Amino acid sequence: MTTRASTRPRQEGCTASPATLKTISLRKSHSLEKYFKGRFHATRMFKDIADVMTPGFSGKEVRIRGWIWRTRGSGKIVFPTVRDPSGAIQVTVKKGNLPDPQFEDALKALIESSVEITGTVKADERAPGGYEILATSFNVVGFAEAYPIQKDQSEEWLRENRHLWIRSRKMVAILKVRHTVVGAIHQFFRSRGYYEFDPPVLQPNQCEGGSTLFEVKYYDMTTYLSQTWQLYAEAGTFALGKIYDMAPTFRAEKSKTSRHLCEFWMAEMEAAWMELPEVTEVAKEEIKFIIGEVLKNNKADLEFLGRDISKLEVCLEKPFPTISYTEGLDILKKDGMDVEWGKDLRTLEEEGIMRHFDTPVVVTHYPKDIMAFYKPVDEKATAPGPVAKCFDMLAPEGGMEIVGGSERDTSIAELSKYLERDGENPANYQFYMDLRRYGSVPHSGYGVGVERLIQWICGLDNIKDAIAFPRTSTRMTP
RNA sequence: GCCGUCGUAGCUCAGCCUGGUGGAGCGGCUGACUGUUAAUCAGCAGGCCACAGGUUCAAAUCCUGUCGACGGCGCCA
Repeated sequence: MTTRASTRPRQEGCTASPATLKTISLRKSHSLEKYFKGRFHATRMFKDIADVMTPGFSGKEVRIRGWIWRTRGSGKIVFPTVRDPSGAIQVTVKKGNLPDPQFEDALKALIESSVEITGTVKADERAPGGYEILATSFNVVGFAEAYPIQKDQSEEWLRENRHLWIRSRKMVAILKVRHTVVGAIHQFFRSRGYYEFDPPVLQPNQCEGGSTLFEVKYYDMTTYLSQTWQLYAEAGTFALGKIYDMAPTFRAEKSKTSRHLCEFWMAEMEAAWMELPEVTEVAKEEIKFIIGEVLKNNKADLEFLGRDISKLEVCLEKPFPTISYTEGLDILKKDGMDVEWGKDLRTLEEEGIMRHFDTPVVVTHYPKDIMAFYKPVDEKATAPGPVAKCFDMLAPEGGMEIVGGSERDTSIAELSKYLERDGENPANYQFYMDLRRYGSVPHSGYGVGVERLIQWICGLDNIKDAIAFPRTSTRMTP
């Protein structure tokens, strides 16, 4: 910044010569060095709260910092409970153990005030959590105003105040699980030789007929926010072979359900030379791997969320079954739910099928007529009508669709035919057709709804809690 | 897009059916209290009863419309 200022001193209203400016900037950098050094050591002096709540720290003096989570007190003693990202501990502030102004501050500090505390760790049965810190210093860094989130909270109010609600133990637990899920997806694909391949977010065409897209003003033209990476992934897979990505996805449908977002993260893969049977196995392995990582790293978080962990553990032990759409209808028929062959499975029916399973299930070979244009007909399949080489993965406990994928049609004639069926102009898919002209091979891919997966793993009622700042048809704030 | 539920204090709600000067708990503020666990006790402040019309001597309350939030279905990950 100093360099830039010195090149245009007049504009900055500065009359000093360039030489003077140089001297000033040197002096500044000396004090900066001191400043940086000081802060660096300060950071190392503070302990994580979870770490000091162990027998080894009893009787020792520590420094912690965080936010007041709950507080209560009387005239001469205050009990703020302080949280940091690792945990929460009760602090006991007694008048006389620290300077009076600090005691007054401790008494005055409202919930979510930020604090730095020095004191002795003590195991004490009277303290929630079994440990407390007897404060000898209580420094309020930022006094909080009356916190809007109290014990009585409506869903609407919590969403209105999402920027504050993410500090809650519930949201922190979910966000930690999310961190594991996202990391596991990268780890899964990278360790198996997949390349990360990033598609454009602004895309000129829609890909799955019927879905509503968000329009974006692009200079004096119109473009759309991506609702899938697929068309671009198919191009990428003929360059890199096996690819994956995790990216924001946008759907403008006005869905009002507990499992839809307008902006969500989709983890997708695409692989050349891969056909339907193999791609379904990759999807099963991926979901299994993610569950395993969450169970390894987030048991405490799942327990806090009240999740029945045995329902996840069983998914590691047992193979995920694969059934066809037609077999799915047979299962429903035995339960007295008659679905006409050719109709898509609705939420109710998916739920009905999944009542018979305690692991995720892959459902393949849906009727071609109700499937997207790029899902090829399986000539070898035996079914009452033409079926596509496609699959969904349904989660147990409700039958939510967590994965959707397919083999990709390589025939220009077939693709054109079904684009026209959907009222699309094949001419708008020039580059997609090109991929079929220059050495096409069988290839397949699928997408995982990251928030849906998190919703199921955490056992959340609503998908809006699986992401920090949910975007729906009726909410785009905060 | 269709169907349903709900809008009253900063928050959570009662009051509405059967019209007659707007309530409680929590939180905030003031005071008391040296071991609290959602601390307790006393007091104070805080309201365009979503908005707009209508009926009526009189509307938070009855009627009509609008807006907003939430959920179910459809669509999908």
